[in-house]
Amino acid sequence: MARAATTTDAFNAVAEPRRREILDLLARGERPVNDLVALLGVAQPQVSKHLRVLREVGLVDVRDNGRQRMYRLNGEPLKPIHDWVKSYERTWNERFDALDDVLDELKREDEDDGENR
Amino acid sequence: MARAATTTDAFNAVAEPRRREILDLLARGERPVNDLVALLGVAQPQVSKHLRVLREVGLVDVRDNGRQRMYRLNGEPLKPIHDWVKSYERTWNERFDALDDVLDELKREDEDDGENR
DNA sequence: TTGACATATTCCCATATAGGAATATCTTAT
DNA sequence: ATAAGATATTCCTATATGGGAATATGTCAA
Repeated sequence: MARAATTTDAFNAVAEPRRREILDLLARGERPVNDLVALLGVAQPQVSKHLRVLREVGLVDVRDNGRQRMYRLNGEPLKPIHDWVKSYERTWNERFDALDDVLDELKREDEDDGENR
Repeated sequence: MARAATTTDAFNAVAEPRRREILDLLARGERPVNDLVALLGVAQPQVSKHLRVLREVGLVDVRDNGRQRMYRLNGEPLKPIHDWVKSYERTWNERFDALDDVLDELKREDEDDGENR
């Protein structure tokens, strides 16, 4: 088997930095394709292709406006990424260390409790 | 150009679900390869290959222990993912809507203030 | 030393890019 | 109708998979 398609899920779609940039721009508000082309400095066809991937995973919605197509962010498909990565926050954030210590302490007391019965 | 290598960064490494599973297992503590093989139900060579990718992006560390190699999680490379996706939390979390309303309200009052001077 | 155990690497293959270039499609203005 | 503008699609190519199978490497045990 080959690598999963970029359109498989948000994880794959967002692995491409250019697509993250596009989402970052759209986070500021709805925009037509040419705006993105100008802001990104990327050829128009590539932008359209990236937008297609983002559309297929539901990260952007489109609306027709005359000859322009207005793209709008839809962050919801990012939630699984957020949920997954969130549980790892403690591994790099020292702020959790203190909490971990407390929890370990409680756990130890609990075990002592049990052994004393 | 082709798609970026899976070893380019954590975004790409973690786009593969099996690698996320491996990290999830290692989050419970250090483990030798064969443990992961058994727990994942995946052929050993594939596990070793996934571990190599994870090692190359720094998501796991290895330690030799006799004929086993103990793998340990290192979550730090996930921080950029967390940081990036965190800013989108408000787009799906309604809990932020109330906050947004408050901020809009404050902003409006501020603007009114300015115009009254 | 030899064999068993644990892990890593290599080879093969079907598949999917991402970007560049060219072109097609759709809409509005004249 | 025709041209111009905005966007999407197609074709091409180099590259990188992920899994399966076979094999190599490294280490301990008898």
